This record gives sequence, C-alpha cells and structure tokens, in this order.
Amino acid sequence: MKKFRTIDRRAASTPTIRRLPAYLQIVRQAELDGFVVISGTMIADELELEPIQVRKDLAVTGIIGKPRVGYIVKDLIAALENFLRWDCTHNAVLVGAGHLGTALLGHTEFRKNGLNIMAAFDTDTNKIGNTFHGIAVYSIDELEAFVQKNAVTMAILTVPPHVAQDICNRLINDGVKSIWNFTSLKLKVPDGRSDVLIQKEDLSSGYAVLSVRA
Amino acid sequence: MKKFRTIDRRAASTPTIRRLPAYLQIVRQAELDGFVVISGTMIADELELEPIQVRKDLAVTGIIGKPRVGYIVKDLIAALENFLRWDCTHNAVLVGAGHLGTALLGHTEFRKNGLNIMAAFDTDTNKIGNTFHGIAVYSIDELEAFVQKNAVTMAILTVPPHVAQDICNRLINDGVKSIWNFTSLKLKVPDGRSDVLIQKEDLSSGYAVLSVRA
DNA sequence: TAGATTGTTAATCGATTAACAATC
DNA sequence: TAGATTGTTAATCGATTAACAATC
Repeated sequence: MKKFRTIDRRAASTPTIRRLPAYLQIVRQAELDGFVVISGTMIADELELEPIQVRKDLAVTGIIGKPRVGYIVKDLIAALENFLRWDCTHNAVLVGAGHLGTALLGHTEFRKNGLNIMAAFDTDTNKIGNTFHGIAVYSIDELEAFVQKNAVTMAILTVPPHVAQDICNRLINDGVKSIWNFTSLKLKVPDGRSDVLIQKEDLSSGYAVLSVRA
Repeated sequence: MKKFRTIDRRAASTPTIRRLPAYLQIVRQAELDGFVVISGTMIADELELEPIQVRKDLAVTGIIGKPRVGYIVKDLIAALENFLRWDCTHNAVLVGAGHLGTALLGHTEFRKNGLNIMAAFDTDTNKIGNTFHGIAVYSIDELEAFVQKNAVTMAILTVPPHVAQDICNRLINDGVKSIWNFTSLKLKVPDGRSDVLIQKEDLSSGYAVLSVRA
C-alpha cells in the first residue's frame, strides 16, 4: 500500500507553503493528544479554513489519505516535515543582536524545525562575548570566517537598514544561500545570483491590515 | 485642482494593503532626500515590483498623480498615512512581556505610525513594576481596568498559546476591537462579534517559504 | 449499508498584468 | 515637440472553491 506520492516543491504555491506550518502544528498537537488519524475537516475547523483547501494543500506534501478516515497522524507529520525540509538541520547565523534579533534567538520553536542558529554577530562591544539564550555573540569582523568554516547556508538579518545591503552582499559572497530579511529595506540580490533566495519579513504590513480593516 | 479622490477602504485588497507600508517608507525617505515629486516607476524599481501594480495600489489611497511627473511627495505621504489610519493615535496594550513582546515594545517605528502602546501586562512578578523601553509592565490582573479606563482599542498578544484564547476573550469583553496575534494559536472570535478583527502574525510561514524554495 | 472523507477535474473568483488614450 | 507617466478598461493568470466519483 502506497503511503506517499512523489513531491514537487516547485509546484506548490507560496500561499500553500505558508499555510503548511499551521497544519503541522495542529497535527503535532493531535499526536500529543493521542490521535492516530486526523481528517482534513478537523484541521480546517481548527484554522477556520475550507476543508477542500486543506486537502489540496496537504496533497503537495505527497501524503495519501484514507477516504472516510483521514490521514495517519504519524505519516502526515513526516510528510509535512519532509516537504518543508524541517527534518534536517539548517545551519544559520543571525546578524544584528538588537531587540528583535535577541528575541529570535530565544524563539526555541525554530530549533524544533531544523533551524540551527549557530552564532550571532554584532558591532556592539557590549554584546560581543555575551551569550543570549545559549547562542554566542561575535564581532561582525568574524562573520566571513565563521560562515565559510561552518557551512552556513542561511542567515537571519536584524541589522539597521543602512548596513543591511552591505551585510547581505558579504553573506552571499561567503556562500549563504538564503537570507531571512527582517530589516525594513528591500534587499537586492547581486546580478546573476539566482541561486540565492531572500525572504522579507515585514511586521508593518500586518499592522496595516489591522489598522485599515478595523 | 483636485488632489484627492474619495477613498473606500473596503475596496482595497489585502495584498494591496500589505504593500502600502513599503511605499510609505520609500516616499518618506524620498522626502528626507529632498524630492518634491516621485513616480510610481521609481517606487517600483526600489521594491522590484511592476510600475502598474504600484499605480493601482496607490490609487486606493485617493492620491491623484500628474502624468509625466508622478506624485507630489507631501501629498502622497498624507494620502498613504490617511488611508492606513496612521495619522491618528491607536491606543494599545501589549500582553505577554516575553522575548518577542519586549522586542516589540522596543520597536520605535510603530509609534511613528500611530501605534501607542500604553502599557504591557504579564504574570511574572519579576517583570511587573519594571519598564521596558519606557513602557511599564503591570500585573495581568489590572488588564481589564486599564483597558476600560484608557479607551484601548488594540491589543498585541505575545503570550504562551495555552492562555491566548482566554486573554483574547477578556480583551474583547473589555472593548478591544482589534487584536494583533503573535501566538501560534488561531484565535476564535466569539459568536456574533464581527466588529472584532484578529490579525495573525506567523513567523514560521516565512521560514517555511525560505526552507522550501531554497 | 449509509455516510463521511479523499482526491480529481472543472468552475469561479480575484489579483496581477497588459494595452492604450490622456496628459503635461 | 517627444517622451515619460498616469489612470482606465480589458485580458490574463493563478488561487480558491465547487462538484462529484471513488473509497472504506
């Protein structure tokens, strides 16, 4: 009996990808609660989505459900984690140990999902040498050497906007392949580097929705 | 000469609303740089968007541009701020002064956009009585009284997920109209309270996109 | 069995993009 | 003037939703 279809990550739309973590969280909780199977309808109820949307989304992970029953919880968790590539370790650095940066260092949930923040970097001598939530802060001068030595593929950027593009370029030069950009600046990828992905995280857009629609 | 059209906030799509803060940021910077006019094409270049998308988006704010020239910077800032309701004060409380909560308290940009975080609330006696970035932390027992007394309309939720729904219900009861939900739990609005808006902010969805597409 | 659920195929909806006249 | 830009109307694209047969 087949449990999984082959998956094609490029076939998944961005809205679908963005919903998957919420599904995973619910299914993990269901496992803790002792559920062996879970239906798309249940997940949809929990998230106030349409069941058909949940089924369509889950299909991209390659999971095969059982009509009348739903999905086997263990298999669904595995399918989601595998699709998201959250079942392997992503070596990352965080640059900019300010308010937001240190908050992210303390966000233990990321680690459960394969995000291994190995070190933080800053220019502030008061911060350098300290550890925040078990993660050491180094001088930004050591960034290049660290990234190259430790096969770092991901970087979290929480620096002031005026230095963001420079840091970004350096990270790309050193081999970083994906950058999670929390600065307010839209970063440009150097020409011809289509192997690099930058994801912008923008808190003010959520506030805008709240403010306009309220 | 007409400068503004009438605006209809319900006519604006959510993707459009989410892009407006980025436009505002660029136009504000243009003002600092001494520009008197700015074209949609310039804004599009900066954000790597299509000019037609920028023009369509800006149209919802009621701004009227000049063919061949662009938009008058001062007017465009006013139109964006007005449309976003960022030109008036939104009295808010923050509940849950943990890592993320205190980082948000330190995010001074929000204040420039009308978000007035008047106080923070927590259960941790080590935090109660302290101030973070000028904002006092009170016992969560004082939440109700504070919200009612100070005409608080907005709440930022950075509490652990297992208490989130309870706090949410209490806030709604006390008159809060919009809730910015940073917890991992999807909050339910009590039946019949369609006057309340909850905006979920989900960091893991950005990480998912980065991880899948990289 | 009856009924709930999956997964596929088709229809709908809405956002983005294109085309182009009007403008300065 | 020539050319860049706006704003409107139409076309396209892609995501969501609906319909329904297959399944247990």
